[in-house]
Formats: sequence, C-alpha cells, structure tokens
Amino acid sequence: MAQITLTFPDGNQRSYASGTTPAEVAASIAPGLAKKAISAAVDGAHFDLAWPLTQDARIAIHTMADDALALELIRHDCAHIMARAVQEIWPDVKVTIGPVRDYGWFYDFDRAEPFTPEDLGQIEARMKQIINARDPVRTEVWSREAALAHYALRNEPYKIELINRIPPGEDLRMYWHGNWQDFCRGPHFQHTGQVPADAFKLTSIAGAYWLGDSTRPMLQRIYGIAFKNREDLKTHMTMLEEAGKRDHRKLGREMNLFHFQEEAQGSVFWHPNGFVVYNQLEAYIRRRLNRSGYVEVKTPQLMAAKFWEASGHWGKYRENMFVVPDEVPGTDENAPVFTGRADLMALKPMNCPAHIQIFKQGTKSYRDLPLRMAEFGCCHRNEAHGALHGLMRVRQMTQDDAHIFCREDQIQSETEHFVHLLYSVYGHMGFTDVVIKLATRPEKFGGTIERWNAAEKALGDALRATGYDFEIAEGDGAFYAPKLEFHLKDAIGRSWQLGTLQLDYVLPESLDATYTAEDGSRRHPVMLHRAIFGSLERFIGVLIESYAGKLPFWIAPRQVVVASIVSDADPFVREVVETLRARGLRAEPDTRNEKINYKVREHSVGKVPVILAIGAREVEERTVSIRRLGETITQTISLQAVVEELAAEGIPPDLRIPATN
RNA sequence: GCCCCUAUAGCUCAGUUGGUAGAGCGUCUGAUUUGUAAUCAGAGGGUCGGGAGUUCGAGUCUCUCUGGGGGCACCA
Repeated sequence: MAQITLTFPDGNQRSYASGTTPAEVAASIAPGLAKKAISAAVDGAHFDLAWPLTQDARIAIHTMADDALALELIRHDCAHIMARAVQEIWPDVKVTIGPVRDYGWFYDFDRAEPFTPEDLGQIEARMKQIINARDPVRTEVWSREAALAHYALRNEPYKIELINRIPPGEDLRMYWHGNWQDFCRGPHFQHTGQVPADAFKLTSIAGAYWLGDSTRPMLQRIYGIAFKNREDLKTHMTMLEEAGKRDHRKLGREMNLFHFQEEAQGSVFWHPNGFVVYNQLEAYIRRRLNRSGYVEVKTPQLMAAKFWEASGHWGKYRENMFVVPDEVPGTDENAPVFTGRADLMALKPMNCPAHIQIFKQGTKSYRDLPLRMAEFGCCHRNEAHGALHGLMRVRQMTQDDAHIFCREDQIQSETEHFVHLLYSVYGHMGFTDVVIKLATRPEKFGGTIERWNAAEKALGDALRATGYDFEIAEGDGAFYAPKLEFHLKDAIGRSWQLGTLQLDYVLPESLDATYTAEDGSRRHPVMLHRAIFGSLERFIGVLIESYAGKLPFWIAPRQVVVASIVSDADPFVREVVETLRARGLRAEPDTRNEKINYKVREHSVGKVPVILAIGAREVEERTVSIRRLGETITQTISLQAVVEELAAEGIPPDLRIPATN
C-alpha cells in the first residue's frame, strides 16, 4: 500500500496509507478531535472529511470553532436538507441548484404550484426533523454515464443539464443526506445533526430564471439564512429590522425629502428638503470638477433618433429609450391633426454622443488634450418595471457625467487622476467601504478584441498604480468599453454601482472625433466616460441609508432649529434665525405654543443636527442653549459664539482649510 | 418583462366565519406660557387603489388592470 506524508499546522509530519480520509486522520490524532471535526483544509482547499487523501499534503482539521468554514458547511448542508424536505413533502418537485450565499443559501425548484409562506413553515418543520434524525452524510464519485442514467430514471432534467455542462474528465460527486441524494461539489458535514436545528430560518420565496437566462423557465427560489447558534440568528434578525428603518424610501417620506407617484413612475419629485441635499451635492462636485481642470457644458435633452443610430445606442437600447414622435400637422381639419411623420426624436439616455459633438466643433490639436468635459446630464432611460427601486434605480436621473478626451499615453495618468479625485470625494462623504470591479469584454461588443485587451490592460495597470484592490467582473463591460465600477452597499447590504470609468476607443471612431497629432496626422482621441456619484439620485439614496438620515451638518436640509421656550422669547428667536441665515446657515424658527420637550422630540425625530432653545434666561443674557442630535446634554453659549461655531461647521469639507484638490 | 407577496384616513396599522369602516400619530380649533425626546379637550378627515364578477348583501370571495415590496432578468 502506498504511503503519503501529511504535514500538520504545527509542522509535524505523519505518514498514512494512501486513501486515508481526513476523518481517519483526525481520529489518529485524538478521539476528541475526530468527534469535533467538521472538515479539513488540504493544501488550502476546503475538504470533506470523507474524501480519500492520495498524495502528500499540508492538512489542518477544522472544527466548529473555525467560523467561516463552519458557516459554509452549515449553510450548504441546510440547502441540501431543505431540498430533501421539499421533495419529501412534494415528490414531484424537480431540484436544480442550491448555493451558499451571504448569510445563508438558496435553492431553486421547479414546481407547478407556487410555494406559499405557509409552506415555508412546513418545510422548516421537516428540516428540523431531518436534522434531529442525525442522518449520515455519504459521498461517492460516479461516472458521467451512471449519473446521467440515475437522473434519467428519477426524471430530474435540470440535473442532467448540469452534468452535461461539466467539462469531461471532471469527477462527478454524489452526496446522500440520509436516503436523499444530490449531485454536488461538496464539502459537507458527516451527519445532518451537525447543523444547528434552532439557528436557521427560511426567509423568502422568489422567482429566478433557470441558469439566470430569461429565455429559460422561471423556477421558484427559496432563500434561507443560517448561523452557528440561535443568538447569532437573533442578532442578524434584529440587524435586518434596524436596517429596514434606514431604508431611504422610508426616510425620504419621514424627512419630507422626495416622493414618487404613478404619473411619473421612476422619476423623483424633489421636495424643498430633498432639493437642499441635491443642490449641496451638485455644488460640491461642481467645485471639485472646476478645480480639477474640467470644463462644464450643457447639451440638448431631445435629439433626432438618427443621431442615436450613429452612436450605436439605437440598435442596442431602443427599447429602453423614450421616443418622441415628431409629426407634421395634416391639412384636413376633420382628420386627426397629425398625419405625416417627419422624424423620431429621443430623450437622451446618455451624454457622450452630445459631448463628442462639442469636441468636434472647430479643430482640436494634441495640445488640447486631455479635454475634460463635464455635464450634470439629465438622462432618461425607460427601465423595466421590475428594475425600479426608489432613488437607486430611476427612469430620469442626473449624472455627474464627464468625458475625458485624451491620447493613449494619457490613459494611465488620467485614470489615476480620476481615481484619486473619486476617493477624495467619497472620503468627504464618509464612504470608506468601496468595492472596485474591473468589468471586462461582454459577449456582444464593438471594436476589435485587440483594442479590448489593450483597454482592459490599461485600466488594470492604472488601477494597480493607485494601489487600490479590485475584483474582475467578467463580461460585465459596456458594449463599447471595459469599465471600472465603484460599488457601495445600501442599508441591507445590496451593492450599488456609483462611480464608473469606461475606457472607450469605439465611440470617437464611430462618431468621427479627431485631433491633429504632433506629426500632423489626424487621429481619434481615446474617450474616458466617468462619473463619481454616478447619478445624484442613487448617490443620495446611498447617502441617506449610510447615515440613517442623520446627514452631515453641511448637507442637512434643516441645519438648525431655533425653538422658543416661552413666547416672550419669540423676538430673540427670530433675531437668532436671521443672524444664522446671514451667515449662510439653514435655520428655522419654532415659536409654536408647545413645550420645549415636544419641540426637542419632534426635531430630533426629524433629524435636525442642532436645536437651539431660548427661554427667558437666554433672552436676558443673549445666549442660546445648544443641543446636538443624538446627545442629551445641552450647553449655554453666547449668540456670537454659536454663530461662529456653526458657520465654521457649515463649510463644506472641500472649502475648509487646508483646501483639498 | 418574469415569479411571489401586497394595496383600508396625510403616516403607521386594526377590521373576527361576507351584514356598506376604527385606533394612534399628524392636521384644524380651544385651553395651557411650558427649561431639553410626546400637555389636555374637541373637531375635521376614507366612494377601503381602478374596473368587472359571485351574492339579497363585498373592505372581506373571484377575475382583471394599476401602483408598491422581495427576488430574477436588465442596468449604455
């Protein structure tokens, strides 16, 4: 029998017969360890305790104390146990796939009848029975033929399709949880009882296309969450509940920031409070761009459809564009007023082709590059109904858009320049948890593969030079360019793309933008499409959720409320408000005939950062009592001092000394 | 667009086996002049999202349209 040598984390080496399993290795070390073992790390890979070891390796035995791995096993076994429970209750249901995800797992089923919320309770109960039965988990490697025959017999078409998608030569691993069997990569626990019976919960039912393909059948997906113990589950549920309170749609209503209504689905009605936030952010980013060498332009909202044909957008995005018939009046007064169609117009879905038109006015020299052209571009996109989501996904949005026309040798420096600016902006907004993705060539693309490869490499190199980590999002690029995506998470952990930078060789060519190079030749510039906020709408949505509505002082719609305690104080209240307003602060009086407790509560709930209370004593001394949001202490200071203090605080971060940029 | 859920007063929600609607907060009026997270009293406010059907009778059951939510697909 061949021998293999295993190296343990402490450096010790031991020799075993080839084919020994990690479970047997654990037993050989200590009976206690064998009992506690859940899986193994073999040369860094997560390994099932039952998989035979056939070559020399570094090995570590995992126990429940290894949180990340334990959770992965718990959640993955939950997926199998749930699928078993579903098939035990409804034998006709077809199984598909069930991966681990976020705080739990999901499993997609094909069943004629929809699952109901009541069904979830029944499935949970059955899962608990399966867990309490402590059924052994068994695994075997099967041949493709055997697996296909097995699933043909069991009438599981999705499993057959999955197996046919596995490249030849790869092992097909079968798992049994009790008598229930699934085809799966593993690893898994040794028996179902290792899953904590009181730390999981089925959370929702949703539709999901088979293989993520909208032309394939819609399956029913059941989501679940699972933890190591009941407390962790409870903590997570509480966290979700708290996160729900930070939903920007809820806060938008409570803080009177904006609303939506049926007649303008997906377009925002900004209320006075919300528009303060909007304007503060627009003014801020405009200052940043001005100081970073951008020029600002404004381009038409409505342009002829043929304009969009030339750019390639009509062909690809016609369905998502708002098209306006531009018809000529008829001559017959009794007939419909419009008879002849002159042309179709479309609301602009993006700004880049318009910016190219400005670039093309007059001639451009290499000396003009880089040309950084910015626009607060109001764009319309007729997004699918199901895509709309509060401020995060709208049909009318304003992008903090800009296009940088540059030479190829300027790509890296322009990219770095942009990334630094973006991080400076996000820093001012208090965003630190940014995820960068490099989105590469999609299946349908414009231009040549060589260009795409060069563009992807250029973006990657520039990004590496900035020192920020990034992930690759395979095939997620725009049809004309690879892009960098800058993502942030909302209150409940959904990721939203805010900033972007797209390296485009295609559009300047197809719309024939040129400049005169040093050697006198005419060349196409490279175009960098970029945005920092992405859209004002989405950015404000993320901002609201990130601060749970308690916006930074310089952005807050109402910065200061000056509240009277007795009506004798009203004239001084008005004077204080006037003084604050004269210094550019957004201050409002509250001289209603109410108790100060009432006013403090109301403005605290309303998330006003500063409340100044004024009673007889303050009038006498020309002072104010200041109370800040989230604090219970108050402090009495002179009017002059409070004005200076708040005026300093109200200065946007980019205008403070020392200045940024 | 697809699947599931959902829609009652400005907001948050109750409305039991079908018998034509309630509460709290907010609003308005009056009283109260109040010291840091809700003063008291009274009033007003809803063709129960739209339409159709079943029924003697529909907020309640069925269908359909529209909006909203959770996902999926999409996201230039």
